[in-house]
Amino acid sequence: MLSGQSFSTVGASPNLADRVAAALRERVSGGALAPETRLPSEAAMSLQFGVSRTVVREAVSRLKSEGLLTSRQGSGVFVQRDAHIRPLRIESIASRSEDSVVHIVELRRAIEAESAALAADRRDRHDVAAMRESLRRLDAAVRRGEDGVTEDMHFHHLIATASRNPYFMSVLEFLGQFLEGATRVTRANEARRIDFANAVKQEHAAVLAAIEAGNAIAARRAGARHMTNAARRIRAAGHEFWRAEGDVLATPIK
Amino acid sequence: MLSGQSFSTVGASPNLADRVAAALRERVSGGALAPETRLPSEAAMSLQFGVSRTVVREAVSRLKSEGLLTSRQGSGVFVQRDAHIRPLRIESIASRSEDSVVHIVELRRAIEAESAALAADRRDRHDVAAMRESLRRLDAAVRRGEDGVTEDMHFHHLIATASRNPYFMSVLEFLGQFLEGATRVTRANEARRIDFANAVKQEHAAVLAAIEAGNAIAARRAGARHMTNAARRIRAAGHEFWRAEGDVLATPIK
DNA sequence: AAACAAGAAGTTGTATGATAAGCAGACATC
DNA sequence: GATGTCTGCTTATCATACAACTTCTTGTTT
Repeated sequence: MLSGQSFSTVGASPNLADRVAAALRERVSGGALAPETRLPSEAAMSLQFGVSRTVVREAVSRLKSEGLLTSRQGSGVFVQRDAHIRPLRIESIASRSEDSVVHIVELRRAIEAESAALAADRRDRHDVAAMRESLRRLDAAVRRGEDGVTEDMHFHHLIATASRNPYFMSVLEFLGQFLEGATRVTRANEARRIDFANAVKQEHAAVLAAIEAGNAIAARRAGARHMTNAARRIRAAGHEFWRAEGDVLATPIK
Repeated sequence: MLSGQSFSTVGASPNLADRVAAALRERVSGGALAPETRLPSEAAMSLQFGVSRTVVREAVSRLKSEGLLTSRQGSGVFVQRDAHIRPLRIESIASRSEDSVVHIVELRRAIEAESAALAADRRDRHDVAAMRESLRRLDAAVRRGEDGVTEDMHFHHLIATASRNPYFMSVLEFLGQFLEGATRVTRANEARRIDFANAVKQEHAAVLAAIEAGNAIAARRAGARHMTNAARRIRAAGHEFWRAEGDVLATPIK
């Protein structure tokens, strides 16, 4: 982390506000400016950076929206207490490529497996009943000829809930944003082929059974296997969107 | 989550830029403005909202930093393709409680285990050499009496790199924000007790050995076990910060 | 008619100056 | 000592102007 003494001489970035924001962000995140500290006045900073006050204000505005700074009219701009926590952001540009989809599935497999394991250890009767009901609805939807994507996601959401770990829910929801379209394609494909639909049904049942039995190890394995097979089915679908040349998931579960 | 219908009647928001930003955000996220669409010019918006162009610019600037908009000089402001993707955000307030720390560790265990498994399958000579070097430095740091937290995190970063899945790196980095202080406490504690230090060293070696051998299953197990034991050591430390009454990680790996 | 170059209009980026609103300490008054 | 006012500084907002860039138009050339 090169602390910059030469901010005024950088000079080769797209726009000034970005550069000033980056400079301030570095000073804040880097610890050069302690929390609760007051920054120099906008006028002083505009002088120091050699830019107009407009630019300084835009930079500060961004850092405010990022939660690093707060400003109080008449008083000044201050560094926030918990300034350094930054949200996780994944560019969806990359998520369209087949490689990225595979990567996301790999990540999801990690989450789903552990989520199922924890659920097996912490579920109560109510959780199990809800899951059973969810699978019943999924089955009914499939019988009606629907893709059942909503019901499918709901089932996995219930598992995350039963894990009693809110972060698993958050992460799964986050990943779901990238997999919404993919899941739709997957399930549409699975619905078309009876053997696929049956396999999915069986895998779901295996996960539920392990969770209900309180067998964390089996639940982890079933959850992971479900994702592995889902990836395999996606590949087998041969949809032009999914041209995955290599092994989708190279590491077997057992 | 009480949804507020009375946003327009609140009227007493802190500043104009916030309100304009909120209005734009709603139109973008709500789908009223499709991706790739061009927004009205800043002048037009300033007229439409009844505020100055400065305020509009600040609002747009925030949404740009949030990834919802992009602006091209001379052309206009556009809605980004992935404007509807919401970032994963974890409130840092909650992360101070012991429960939350345990939850984060559970999440990290899922990631670390799978990351190690993938690394075992995809690593090359260079990866292994880097990991070995990293462990050597960690060992040296411990010998010098340091906590070695930097070296420890570097080792896990290398594993994520070897997994060839950028998302594992991102997620791990994201979680690291919440674990930085925790890791410091952990390692400080581990450094004090020779048996702990040895255990950590042995666990790291096991992970590396499995990755080097290309044994994904063993790597997954070693990675998970390392995290499980880390949690156990944290608990055993008895630090007032870590009063975990129940089982930290209830599900054994094997 | 088609290709190309110059230009005109519109848009964002940046600068400057001015006014309003809020804050904090100095200062005088009671 | 308590209180109210004043003054200077800060952020918030506005207005205007110009620079840099893009895009479309238009006129010219081939």
